[in-house]
Amino acid sequence: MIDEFEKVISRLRKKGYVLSMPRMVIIKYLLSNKNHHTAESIHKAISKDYPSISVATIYNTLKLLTKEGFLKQLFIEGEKVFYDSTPGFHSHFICRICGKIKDVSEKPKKICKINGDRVEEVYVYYYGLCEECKKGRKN
Amino acid sequence: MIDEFEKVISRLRKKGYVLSMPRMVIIKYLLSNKNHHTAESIHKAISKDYPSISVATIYNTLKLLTKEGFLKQLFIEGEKVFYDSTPGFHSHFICRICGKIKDVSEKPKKICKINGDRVEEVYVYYYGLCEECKKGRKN
DNA sequence: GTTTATGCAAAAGTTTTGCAAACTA
DNA sequence: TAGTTTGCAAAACTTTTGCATAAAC
Repeated sequence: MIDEFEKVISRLRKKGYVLSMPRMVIIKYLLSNKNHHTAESIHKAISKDYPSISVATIYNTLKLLTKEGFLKQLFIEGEKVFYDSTPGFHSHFICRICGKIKDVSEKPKKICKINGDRVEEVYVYYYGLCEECKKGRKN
Repeated sequence: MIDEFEKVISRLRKKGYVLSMPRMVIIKYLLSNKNHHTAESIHKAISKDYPSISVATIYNTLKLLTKEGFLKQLFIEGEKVFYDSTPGFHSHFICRICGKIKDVSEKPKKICKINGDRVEEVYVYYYGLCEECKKGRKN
């Protein structure tokens, strides 16, 4: 089984991207934290070990990884952009109280055309009240 | 058939909101332009007839109308927040080339619970290439 | 007359940009 | 060495906020 990190960097190498240190650090971070991140949360986390990393580099690399299909951007109510590093089609549940984002596994919609328009990607967002908040726990 | 404007203002009145002039103007604008607006596009459009309107008022009123269920916010790739004044459940198709947003009529999903979390709203976004862009037209 | 909303301008917050210096291949 | 990328700081944008003034009830 091919290592995921190898897969990513071989793809980037193939495309001619420089395999710089900041990029490697960010990729490793994302691969070992399959979650929903913001540029800020990534910057904060990586800054602990590598204080010299800049926000601009975070944004540049996230854009690159999104373009190459390794990340997906999530656009969510009242929030900044989230980056999803979990591969494969899935939807998201967002709790309106605590803001938590949960993955929802779901069969990919096989729609490819709507009224003549070609559909390439489908995003489904469920908004509501999560179990924990309903029970009155703080989180 | 009850006039839509009447419906909105009677609801606002009932809730104790002041039926101010700027609010009436914004509501009338939204009712006669059932589309996908941004705060900026609304401000720009209304400013033509009422140059004294302020952005703060636009935002306040949009927030109010969203809270009262007359508008829905759309969170879309690389863009500011859009406000949808078309009532009833529907999804959206967004062209990645021209940015156009098209309504997609669809049966409302009747999901009310996922893994213990209570779902209150579902948003579906289809991203792709619209017919017009595929044909190579500029729009 | 009291309460609530408006308009202005400044602030806040996220993301982008420009450019010299540093790094990669 | 040639070509990218980085880091910094400033800029660009959208949205929010605070407060005196004005409008609505």
